[in-house]
Amino acid sequence: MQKIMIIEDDEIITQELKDLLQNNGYLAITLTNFNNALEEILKEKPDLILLDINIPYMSGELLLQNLRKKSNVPVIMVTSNNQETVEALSISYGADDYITKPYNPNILLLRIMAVLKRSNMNSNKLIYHDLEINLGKGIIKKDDKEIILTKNEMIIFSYLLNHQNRIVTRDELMTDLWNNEEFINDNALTVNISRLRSKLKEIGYDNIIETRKKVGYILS
Amino acid sequence: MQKIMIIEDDEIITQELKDLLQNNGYLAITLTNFNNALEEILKEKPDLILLDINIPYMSGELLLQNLRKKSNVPVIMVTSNNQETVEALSISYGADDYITKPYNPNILLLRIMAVLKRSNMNSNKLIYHDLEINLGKGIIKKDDKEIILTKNEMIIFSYLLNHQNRIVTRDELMTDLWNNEEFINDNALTVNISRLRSKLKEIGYDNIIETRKKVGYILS
DNA sequence: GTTCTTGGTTACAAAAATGTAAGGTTAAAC
DNA sequence: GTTTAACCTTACATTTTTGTAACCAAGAAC
Repeated sequence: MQKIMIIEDDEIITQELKDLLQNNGYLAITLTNFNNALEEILKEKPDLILLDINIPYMSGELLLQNLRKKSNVPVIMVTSNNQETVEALSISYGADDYITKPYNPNILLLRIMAVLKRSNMNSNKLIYHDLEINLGKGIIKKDDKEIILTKNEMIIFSYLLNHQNRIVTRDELMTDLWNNEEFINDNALTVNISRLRSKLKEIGYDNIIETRKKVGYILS
Repeated sequence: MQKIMIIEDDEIITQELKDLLQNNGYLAITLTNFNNALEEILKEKPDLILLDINIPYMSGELLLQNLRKKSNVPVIMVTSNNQETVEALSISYGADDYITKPYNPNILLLRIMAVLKRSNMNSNKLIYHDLEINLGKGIIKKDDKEIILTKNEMIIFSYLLNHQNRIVTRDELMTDLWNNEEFINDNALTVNISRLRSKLKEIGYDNIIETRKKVGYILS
């Protein structure tokens, strides 16, 4: 279930929104002012934020601007209809979409779905058992622990993950790593595997890469 | 249309296989012996290989072993029914699946589909317009040209790609790169963008990252 | 126009990644 | 058991990546 945070000062609208979201399968939490808004967001880690731009004492843009220094959570701006340059303002400071009041509930839901979908699609994350893998950043997360793989380590680990059901030969890994451009010491692969193993050990995956002598490696 | 190479010495079986594949929407090419098999494979770049293990003068295993030093193309081994330790042999040397003769055409087709699907899913490749992006390796290919991005460059480029429809603020990119762990010179981002731009220029993407002064960047 | 802020470029030094070499360990073959 | 080949580990040097600093360019504000 995905968590949506509503940041809105009008109690009636807040309740309306909350009902709408909960009736459609979302977990809705609310915030009626900007006191500690940043802290609340970082603590609650919502999957999406509906942010009213007109809350007194602090502009939505400023909050968004500060938020973007800490988090990339998707944000949909909610604005008054008469507000000018709404698009420019909201999109400029890092909002993912915007909607004007009064809004059509169905359209709002569609926008939310679209933003959430894009956010999930674009996270570039791969899940393998209890590991969350970010290929581009080389980050492997397990629960609260994480390791950072270098490019070579990531290439090896990806290859093993992608051929889990069988033994992977050293030749295959060499090809994947260096494409046989020039001769590279056979041992370079061994060293890279060794480095990968010791990092995986840090997050509790000891012996996950098994050696099959004279044949290759296999993920267990 | 996906190209499948059949490596088989029995002419009747070859023809049968070819018909079967062509009738099911594949482009089938054949090779009846191992003369220059490696060269042919590297030239034709098939999406999958059906390899008969019993061709005279050279064992299928040896070919596969040599092939794996050059290419990671998926291979399905075709073997005689009476052959022992077929699984161990074929899977050991880097085959993705195997099937025994006489085979059921429908099962063979299913196996082919499964291997191709896994191969595509696992390529870890992302397509954007005419760019082929390998996140883990940091390789961006355009036609015959390619550039290799460093981790930071890849992070920035991915982020821009994933938010194509709007302006991305510098704060967002800073968060994505360094997660505000410690203070990092604002200029570090500028420098990384500059490096990314000059690499993209090499493959003909000049000015693809537009600066919106005081606001951020946008992919054009 | 001039000034000033923002972003860009280049060069450089620090840090990280990576291949190599030397010696160690393990397990298969005999 | 002994030998040997295959793989592992550690340390080190080279190369690559990366942040910083100094200076440059462009465009917004006046």
